[in-house]
Amino acid sequence: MAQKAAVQPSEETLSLWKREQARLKALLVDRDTEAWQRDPAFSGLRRVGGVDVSFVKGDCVSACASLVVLSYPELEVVYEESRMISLTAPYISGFLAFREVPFLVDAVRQLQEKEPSLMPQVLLVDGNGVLHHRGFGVACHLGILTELPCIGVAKKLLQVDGLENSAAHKEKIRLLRAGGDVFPLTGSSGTVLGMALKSHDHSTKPLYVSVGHKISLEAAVRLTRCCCRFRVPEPVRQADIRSREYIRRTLGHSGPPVPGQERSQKGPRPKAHPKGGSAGLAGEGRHPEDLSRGPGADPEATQLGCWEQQGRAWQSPGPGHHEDSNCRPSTPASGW
DNA sequence: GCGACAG
DNA sequence: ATCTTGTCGC
Repeated sequence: MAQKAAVQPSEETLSLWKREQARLKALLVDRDTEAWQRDPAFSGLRRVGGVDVSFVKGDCVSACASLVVLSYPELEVVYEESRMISLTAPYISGFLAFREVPFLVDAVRQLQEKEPSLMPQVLLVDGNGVLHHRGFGVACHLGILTELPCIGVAKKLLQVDGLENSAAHKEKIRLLRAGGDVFPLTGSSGTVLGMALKSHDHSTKPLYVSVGHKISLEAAVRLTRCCCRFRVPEPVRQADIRSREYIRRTLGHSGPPVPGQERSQKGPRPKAHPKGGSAGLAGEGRHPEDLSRGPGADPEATQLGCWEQQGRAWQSPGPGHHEDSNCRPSTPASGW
């Protein structure tokens, strides 16, 4: 088995990746392109997609990629596609897309072939958009390759362009009052790269929302907020839940025969905080739906293992598409 | 050597 | 990302 994912890319590869990001970044559209994005109630929006990749514990190549589509505004899952994959690139901060995006593009392509009528009108991506080292995170990358509006939703602040998880930053978080409250993430360059969003009244940690593609930051934040039943927006949360469950059901038994399955108490464990912010509990009744998908066998077990070979667009991102330029979002909440 | 490090 | 148990709260 090609366990390429463990190998660190050479400097040459990283250079190529950077050039690829720069090339695709030129095609990025960071404003609203769809009518529903401008509507206060998102009228016209019916399907919101979410993607995520979950990993197998002791394995650095096996993972499960999921794409879900939820109805809007009901937020009910109307489509799910989960599939085992073999990762070929390692995780490197700033290059997440080269690890996950090829599989997510595959999932979108499969949906297009199987149920084109369920194609989402926007995708929420687990990770950043323009809030990125070179302004081109995984949400931008996926947006460009699929031509779909995308929103980056990260759970931790990526410290770039002067942004840091400093005491001052934590203080701003502390000042967020109710769900929907936000504050801008302004890089030292003066550009607003994204917004920290308190997605739920009782969530302590904010979400870091940024533009992926074909949507304005204002609409991205507003929609993310509208998709939150819990801290993490439903589309991403469902993709996460289902990808993990797929792994558990697929190889949960013959799983990782890794050593050290001994239970031991190592390291400090936080005692229960009397006033902790537990905003992610989900009693959530999951239906024992038939996830009878194909076997775990991967069609192309013959991974050529060449990173450079991935990332090809499956649709030629041609020019065109412009709506209007007079964007006048009627200042929503505090912060802008 | 030290700190950072989306997922 | 993943492991890990209980606990507090609606």
